[in-house]
Amino acid sequence: MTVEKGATGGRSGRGASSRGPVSRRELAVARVLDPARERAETKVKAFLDAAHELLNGDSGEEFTVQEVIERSGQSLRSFYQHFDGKYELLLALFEDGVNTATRQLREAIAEASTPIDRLHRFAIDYFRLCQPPPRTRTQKRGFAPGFATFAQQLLTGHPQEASHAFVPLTELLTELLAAAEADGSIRPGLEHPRVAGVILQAVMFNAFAATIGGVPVQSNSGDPAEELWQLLIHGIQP
Amino acid sequence: MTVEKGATGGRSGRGASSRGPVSRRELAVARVLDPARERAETKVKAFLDAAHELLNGDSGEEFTVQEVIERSGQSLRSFYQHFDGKYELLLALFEDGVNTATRQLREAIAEASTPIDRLHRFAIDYFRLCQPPPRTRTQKRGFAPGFATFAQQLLTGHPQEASHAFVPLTELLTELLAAAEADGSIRPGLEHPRVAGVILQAVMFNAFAATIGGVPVQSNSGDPAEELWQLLIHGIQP
DNA sequence: CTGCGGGTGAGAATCACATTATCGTTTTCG
DNA sequence: CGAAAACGATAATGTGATTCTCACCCGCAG
Repeated sequence: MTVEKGATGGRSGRGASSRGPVSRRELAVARVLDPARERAETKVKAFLDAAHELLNGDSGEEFTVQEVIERSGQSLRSFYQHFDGKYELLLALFEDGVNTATRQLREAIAEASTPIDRLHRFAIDYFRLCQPPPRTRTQKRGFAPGFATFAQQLLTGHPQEASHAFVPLTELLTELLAAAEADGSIRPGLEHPRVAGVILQAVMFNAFAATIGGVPVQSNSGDPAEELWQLLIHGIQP
Repeated sequence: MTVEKGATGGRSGRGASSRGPVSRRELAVARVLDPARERAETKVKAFLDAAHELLNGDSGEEFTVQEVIERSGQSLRSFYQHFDGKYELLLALFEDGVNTATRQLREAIAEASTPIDRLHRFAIDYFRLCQPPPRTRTQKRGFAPGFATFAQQLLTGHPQEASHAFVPLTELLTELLAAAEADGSIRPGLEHPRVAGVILQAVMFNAFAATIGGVPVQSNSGDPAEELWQLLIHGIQP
């Protein structure tokens, strides 16, 4: 029962024991626990991978538990052994997505030199990540289309879990905002965490969905991400 | 089959025949059609009312088709006679909500005198409308909690229908933006429809959901609506 | 009057999914 | 080794939405 929650992501490397147990007693415990953990993580990974493939797979939309177990070669029994239900699977998937995205964004912003440039880079790349992959192979594993719905459900229905899942992203963005403020390139006195939330939300849903204001032939100036960014920094005033 | 789509709202008065048929033939047709139409609209209204009550009713969340027909005193058969399915019902409900909201917002902004004030008023009041009613009676019929999810599904899954449903709101806001631009109180050269979409989206989801960036004790400066508005006009730059 | 067709109510039937339960079998661990 | 846990396969249950069946009622053309 406790396994599922703890195993929601196998991300931080496989070496759960790598951070050195302190006593022989703990070592012994670890020796017996680790194989079990490893097995569990393998299975969990199988499920997550299968689900992930299904999400940006053919239909590009939702998936059933059946499909997941078929594609993963595991059994239904096993699935419910590891996850409290479909919801938990989605949550785990989502966490993974957020973590991956955060990592990629950290890389991306490393290329920029000034705080404001890093903010800019963050916004633009985050927008891209949130956009449904343009129908090519080897997609970079951003959020998939199905995630939009889930993210929304999470935000409206479980604010607790939602903000928790977003922590990596908000932390990163909050850092960037703080740096920019210290640098004098953004207005002081903003509540960075809150502003970070607003920005993330705005960018994400703008990328996910076609904007509410119709879907013209995107004829104009072009890059929607850039436009949104301009709006975010300058506001609508002159 | 065509009835449902056309009857999604009984708003524009009941007098469908008031615009005078031209020939006796048409009159005859109307004589037989009108009662039918009237009956249909009555029924549709019954369903919509029931659904609406359920939405901000006790549980405040989702509802089943069963519940709708029980509360409306109609039959399941009849339900599917008038609506293509639950989805259509939700859509109709949503359209109604948008229309009502638009009407209320028009009233609200009438109290402001300058274009920029009207924009401000719009943003603030729209935010309020989108917020789940604070547990009091006589709520003003904004969007209910369940709408958040639906709005999102609509936006991500059916951009077409979504932007159509939002038309009244985007039109209003676009007008306001244009007026403000003409007035010189906002930056020129913005694509108003698109900006309107962004604003609506940002405000709506910020009001609907707790913001991504945690839910602190909202201790700070206070009014979240006002804060968001400040962010929208000034951006994050100094 | 009379029977016919469309709209209707009541409810059973069907479908799609998620979630649980059952039952041998295998693996693991003390 | 023997009990406990995990597993696979598969059937069962439960909840909703959607569809189907049957009988009825009502206006009207013959």
